[in-house]
Amino acid sequence: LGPRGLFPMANEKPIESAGTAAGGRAAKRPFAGTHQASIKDIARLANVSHSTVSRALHNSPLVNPETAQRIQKLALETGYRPSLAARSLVTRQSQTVGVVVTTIADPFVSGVVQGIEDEADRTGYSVFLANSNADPEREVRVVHAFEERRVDGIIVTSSRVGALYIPHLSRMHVPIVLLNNQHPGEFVHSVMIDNVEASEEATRHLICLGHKHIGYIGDRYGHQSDTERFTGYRRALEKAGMIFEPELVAHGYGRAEEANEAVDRLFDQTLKPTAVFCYNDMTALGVMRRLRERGLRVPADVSVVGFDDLHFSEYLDPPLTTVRQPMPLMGRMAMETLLSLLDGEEIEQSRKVTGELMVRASTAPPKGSR
Amino acid sequence: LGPRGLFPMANEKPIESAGTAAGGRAAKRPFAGTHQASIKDIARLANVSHSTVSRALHNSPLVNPETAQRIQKLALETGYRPSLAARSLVTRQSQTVGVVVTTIADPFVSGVVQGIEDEADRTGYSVFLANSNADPEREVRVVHAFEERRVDGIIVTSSRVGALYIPHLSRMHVPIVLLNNQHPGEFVHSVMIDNVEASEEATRHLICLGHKHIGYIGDRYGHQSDTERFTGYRRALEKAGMIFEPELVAHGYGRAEEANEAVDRLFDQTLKPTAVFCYNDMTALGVMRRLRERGLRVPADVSVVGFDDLHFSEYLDPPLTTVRQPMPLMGRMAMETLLSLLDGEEIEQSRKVTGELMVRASTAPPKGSR
DNA sequence: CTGAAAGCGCTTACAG
DNA sequence: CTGAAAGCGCTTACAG
Repeated sequence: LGPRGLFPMANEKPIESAGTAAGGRAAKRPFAGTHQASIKDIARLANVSHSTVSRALHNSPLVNPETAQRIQKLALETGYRPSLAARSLVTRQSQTVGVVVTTIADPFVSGVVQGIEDEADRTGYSVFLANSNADPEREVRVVHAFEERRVDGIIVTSSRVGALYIPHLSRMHVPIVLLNNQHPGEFVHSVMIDNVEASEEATRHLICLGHKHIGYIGDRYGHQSDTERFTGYRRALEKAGMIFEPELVAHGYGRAEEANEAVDRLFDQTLKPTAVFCYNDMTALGVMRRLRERGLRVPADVSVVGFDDLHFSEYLDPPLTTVRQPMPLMGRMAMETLLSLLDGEEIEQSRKVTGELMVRASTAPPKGSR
Repeated sequence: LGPRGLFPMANEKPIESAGTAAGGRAAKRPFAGTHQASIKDIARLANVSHSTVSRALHNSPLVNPETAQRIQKLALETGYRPSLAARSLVTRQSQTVGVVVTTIADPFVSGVVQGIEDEADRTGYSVFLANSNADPEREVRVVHAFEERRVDGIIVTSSRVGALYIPHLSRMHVPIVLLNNQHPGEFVHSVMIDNVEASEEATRHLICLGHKHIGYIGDRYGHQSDTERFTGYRRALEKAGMIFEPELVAHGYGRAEEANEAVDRLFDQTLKPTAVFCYNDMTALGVMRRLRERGLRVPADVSVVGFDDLHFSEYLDPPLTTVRQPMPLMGRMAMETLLSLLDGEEIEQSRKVTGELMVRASTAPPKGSR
């Protein structure tokens, strides 16, 4: 192990910049000069010790009300802002959480982060956000960065590369909450939507409309939400006494661009579905476009159901029938769970929210059903 | 001023929680016990001073290679992670930036944040994210929180409530970069798209198709991007020698739900547009739906152009002609600008990117034009 | 009610 | 090459 390679991913850059780049930077940094007032400056101005200033600023009863008032006035005038970094060094709490996401540009993810943010704002926490881009190396790097920032807790959404860094996480010193995690069972605390139940309902909706051949277009294999949604789909068929036809299952990988192949496979064969249940709305979006390109009308020829209810889904032509996920609620719940863990409270390991089927115009009875 | 109300917004909660809630919390915090190894622990194990450990971990030439190696091995084994909070106390740099957004659930915003994130990851910075929800009070609160976290710089995207807290910002001790700011001229550094140019091009596209009556559906009045896009629209008309018809202008407030009224106004009057240029894609989405509801076909009866090129726009029926904003690029540029400022480099105050007109099927020549 | 002291985890001149 | 010392900005027993 050379002297260079010791802290492989997370550290190399920070350490380097602290040593060289940042060292040089400090010298000519125009903003470094602007002195931020400290507790000492106020102490000097108020002619008291900095201990007293600290107490006064916390409204401690241990300080003479008049002195306190004088100090607080000074603090206001000088634009004093306490350094939370310094405080957290002694309190050992940073009032900070880390959120790692695959990509913030995913509308599901940003809806969730919105909820986390709201709850954090309400409770006085700040949130670090980091994209992993589903890159395991980068995911490890951001988790390390969070450790070094001494976050009080971590929320990981839609982790798909869990296997690699799960050992890291479990060795960590802070509580972790997984949201919509794709690798089940490894962790104690998670927030998820009840995929099975919601998918069963969505599929049942198609069955009730009279569809006999219902396709499923899923995500990559082996991810929990795909597996669960698929399970719900099969369960609905089973309960309705319909047989499961494996050739009606295809995989679109969760993105609009990747739906073409799935649609082609499903509709090039003899046994064609009259309805498809899609893993998510982005897939449904791609599916609907491909169906149009193939000259099939939705819902006249094919009914389409999505999952998520993204902001644009009700504006599509036709408006998309889909399962609404309460993203902000899920984010808030994840944050609440984290806060409970920080408070040492007992809390259920796995919290589930229920989706809501939004029936819109992309689903209808199959042709010739009346 | 009572002892309670001194630090009105930003501070009340943090201070309170440090005093009471958090104090109680620390006691029963299950995770507080797990000791994170410090430089001292390693020093003890390695039988050297903590100064030496610090040097070894930075690959300082001032330490015996063998000692250094021993120390680094120990650091690895103990899972040591340096505390950046402690380091930043002395280096006076936190390697941290704050990003304030109106709402992360806006796809334009999340695209930008994606770019900021990428650049931050590349350069060893961590990013604090905070939503303002376009609430001035909350915006001030998050800026204060950033100050207390001693961020090295701040990026503010799409600020709409600038007026209120701009005095705060300008008194701050860190550089600020505005992205797509809605209140021009107050600040030194900003990254924006060239709205005028892009809108002119979009409008020219409609003119070239033969449209004589082109509507504009804008955002709220007084916001810079609306003003600029409107300017581009007018400029295109002017250059083409067409007269500007004020009754063809309406406001949709930038969201899909709010487009109905605008569409109704434009199409209930005698002079109806045969094409509309919309402030953004969300507006266009709502406009297209409303047109469908009114029995008008796009583009046969009305051509529609958007702005942004959100991820769903090319999947719409018809695919939307729109101006692509390079969101991640803009985010990266904002971050680069910030880093340059931190390095004390000279940098142009206002950087503009150019949009790209994506011509798709939502635009066509007007009816009866041939 | 107040201040001096110790300490949180680091970095970095200064003196050997 | 190494360690002791000072200090970053705070908090908090401890002693008055």
